[in-house]
Parts: sequence; C-alpha cells; structure tokens
Amino acid sequence: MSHVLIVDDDPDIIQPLKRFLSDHGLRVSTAENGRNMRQVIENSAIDIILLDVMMPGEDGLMLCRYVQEKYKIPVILLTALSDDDDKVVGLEMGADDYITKPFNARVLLARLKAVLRRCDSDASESMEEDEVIAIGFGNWTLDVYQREILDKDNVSVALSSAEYRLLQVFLQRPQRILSREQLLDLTHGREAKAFDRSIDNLISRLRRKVEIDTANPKIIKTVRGGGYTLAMPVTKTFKNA
Amino acid sequence: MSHVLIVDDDPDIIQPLKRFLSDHGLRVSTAENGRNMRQVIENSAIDIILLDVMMPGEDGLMLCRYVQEKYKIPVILLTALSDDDDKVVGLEMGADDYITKPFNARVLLARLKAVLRRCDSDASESMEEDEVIAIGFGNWTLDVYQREILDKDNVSVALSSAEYRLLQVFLQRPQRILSREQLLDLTHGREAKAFDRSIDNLISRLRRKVEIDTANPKIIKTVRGGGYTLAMPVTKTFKNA
DNA sequence: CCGCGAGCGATACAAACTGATACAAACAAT
DNA sequence: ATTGTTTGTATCAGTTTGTATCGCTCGCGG
Repeated sequence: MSHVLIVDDDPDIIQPLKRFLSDHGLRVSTAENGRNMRQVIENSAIDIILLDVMMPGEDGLMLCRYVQEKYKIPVILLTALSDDDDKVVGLEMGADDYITKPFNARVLLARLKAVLRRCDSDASESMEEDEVIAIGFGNWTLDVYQREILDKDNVSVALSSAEYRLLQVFLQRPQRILSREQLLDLTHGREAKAFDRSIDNLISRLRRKVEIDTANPKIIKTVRGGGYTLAMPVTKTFKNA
Repeated sequence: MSHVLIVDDDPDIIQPLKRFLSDHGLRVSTAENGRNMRQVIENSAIDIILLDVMMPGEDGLMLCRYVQEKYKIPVILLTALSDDDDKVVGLEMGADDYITKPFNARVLLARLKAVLRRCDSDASESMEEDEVIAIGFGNWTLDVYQREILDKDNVSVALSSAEYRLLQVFLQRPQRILSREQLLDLTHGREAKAFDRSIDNLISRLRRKVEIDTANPKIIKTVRGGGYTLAMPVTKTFKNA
C-alpha cells in the first residue's frame, strides 16, 4: 500500500481528493504548506507527493526541486495552468508528471500509479534517469541510440530518419489507431494537403523492413478508412535496468 | 466527427444547444433523464457527455460517477450553481470540466473541444491496467492486438477492418439484440439512410468467416424484424491476468 | 393447408481505399 | 560538380466496402 502526500492550501481540493484516493486503497497524508510538508516527510515514509504549484506565499516549483534533491521522492505537480512552457519548467524541476486543474480524478489515479510503478522498478538503483534505450516489439528491438532495429540474433537493419520517427510514434502509442493526419503531424509536424499519400508510402517502406510478409502485416496493421495501428505489445528497456 | 450527448430535462436548453453544436460540425444526441441516457450510451458511440446536474428526481453527480466508472466517457457538468464546493465535488465524481448556467455557447464549445483533445492524449499516457487482449466466444478467440480470430488450434483467420469493428460491437454486448441502426452507429458512427442494407452485407461476410454452417448460424443469430444478436457467452482475457 | 408480402441471405457490381512501383526532387557526402 | 540516398508525388492494380437486385423463407390470414 503506497503512501501519498497531498500538498495544497485549499481544503476543498484536499478533502475530496483524500477520500477518493483512500477509497482506492492508498494511504493519504496532507499538508497545507511547505513547512508542514517537510514535517510529514521527515516523520513518515512517503512514496509520492501530489504538489500544488500555486500556493500563497510558496513557490511550488522550488518545493518540487527541493524534495527531489533531498528526498528523491517522486512528485506530481498540480496546477491551474495548462501552458506548455510551465509544463516544461515543472518537469525540469524534477517532477515526474504534471496534471492541470481541473483534472479527472480517474486520470490522476492512473498517472499516480504509473509513476509509482515506474519509480518502484528502479528504486533499487535510484539516482539514475529512467531513460529508454531500447524498445522491444515482436521479434524486433529498436535501438534508440543507433536508430536502427535489431532482430532476435542482434542483426541490425538500418532505418532512415523518417522511418525511425514513424516507428517511434507507433511504439509510443501501441494499439492505438492513428490517422494519416495524426501520423503526418507527429512525424513531420505539418498539415496534410489534399490527396497526401506520403504516409502510405512511408508505411510501405517501413513494412518492407519489419514485416516478414508485407502482404500479411503482423506489426503495422492498416485500418481501412481510419489509418494504421501497431498490433504488437511493446516492452521498454531503461538505462539502469 | 465527434458525437456529443446532451443530458438535460429542459427542452428549452436542449434545442438551441443541439442546433448550435450541430452547426459547428458535431453529431448530437439528447437524453432527458438518466435511464434515457444509459440507453443512448449503450446504443451509440458517444464521445463526450454534457450533463445537467440539476434534474428533477435524478442525482446528476451519481450519474456522472456512474458514467465514468462504467464507460469512461468524458463528462462536462452543466450547473446553475457557481459554488466552489459543487465544482470540487463534481470534479471528484469524475467530471472533466464543468460549466455554470447561464453559459456562453461559444465558451462551451471551446471547453468541449479542449476536453476531447485532452482525453484523446490521456488515453495514450495512462494505459489501463485491465486492458482486454483477447475475447473468447464459442470455439473462437478474438486477438485484439492482431485484429483477427483464432480457432481452437490457434489457426488465424484475418478480418477486414469493418468485420473486426462489427465483431467487437457484438462481443461487448453479448446476448443483446442490436438493431441495424444501432450496429451502423456503433461500427461506423453514422446514421442509416433509407433502405440501408450495408449491415446485412457485413453480417453475411462475417458469418462466412465465423460460422460453420452459414445457413444455420450458431454465433450471430438474426432476429427477424429486430436485428442481430451474438448468441454466445464471451470470456475476456486481461493483460495482467 | 395454401398463398401472399415483408424481411432477409446471397450474389454481382461499382466506388472508394490502399499497396506497390516508378520517377522526380531534395539532400548529403565526396 | 557528381554520385548515391532519402523523401514526396503520380499512377496502376488489387482489395475492401456500399448499393442494387434476385430469390428464398418466415409469419400471417384466409
């Protein structure tokens, strides 16, 4: 059972959230300011912190960095801002995730568990980044450094940069149907013009490298009228694992 | 094109709102109470719900939680109250956003699109723990990753996209009679035009793949004058099981 | 028991969509 | 500048899917 610490000055946020998380099998403590937070951390075994960055008289981002450096406890930031800039700053300050208010409690719980799981697995040799260095899918492994794929016998097949970007996009979103527009946006960051078939072509080229039988693709399936989808579970290998 | 469900007991709210949202390229369905809401959700592919919390004889907040837990469809609450308590309780109940009446339609549309966008990306980040990877029915198993069915000896039979979607719809609703209209909506998200027989055709094609004797279907039975039904119990296999 | 009409299964065909190839443009390396 | 590689566009062929149609079956009334 994990122990969560909620840090927020607003009781109207704390109370229902505390109940919700308790109902879902978590131990919950609360703190209403930075000093209070430190007390709780010193006196109990906190596994994860939900930290409001917008509290009167406090700098949530500094608190976040402080906790990270001193206690190495994972932090999820809560904020009213949805600015991408703020998101980046927050994550740079060591936050493990970031949720904007108003937030969906279910999503919060899911992300919370995700962070706990992630931090749990490499808690033994902490202090290192959980940087992904390889992604396995089917009989292949994507080497993120070399930007190439390796088969079961570690024989490498080179990918062009467009192919690599496309494959990355799929591996980050397994099982999801991605439209040509989405794929074009995610790989090239541009809009599709009328009758744009460049993604079809790229898919075709990638398939020629990863599929055993391009006529019966097992890895990248096409969803007629919808787009394409990665039809394999993926396993990520982290730097320190 | 997203499909919005408006739940409100007041026609004077529903009518203009429906027109406004339709004019802005959304598909709109309506329900005037909780029971009605459930019907619509079961029978069509709803992307987001606008839910009035103040309806006579209903507890909008409970409806909200119910929808969240059972269907995981994003909800925006409509309320006359601007009370912060209610906002918090609402969000705690799983709502993704809330809007107080009277509201500006343009603002509503903006928030609606924001929630749709957010939930779209959330889906990728928070992988569900209880993700279904296979569904068994009769002597078949549907492989959700590969989008194909396997017989007892694990011999695979490929499904086209439309066939896969149709089969999924049935497997999610076993033993229920589904009309052609419902099936069309759930598989293609569109309305039936007059004398639309495309579902008949699709059923026919699917039967050719799953039935031993297409003249005596055991899996997908037709209900004369009613539609079709999956006449088999299903068993789901989860990722972490 | 028989015949009639609506509903449904199957086939055929057309339209839409996708995969593969070929080729041209852009780019990098020498 | 030349060469080879990568990427976008055009095109053709194969597949999937929607529509039209024919004939069968079921249910109903006589």
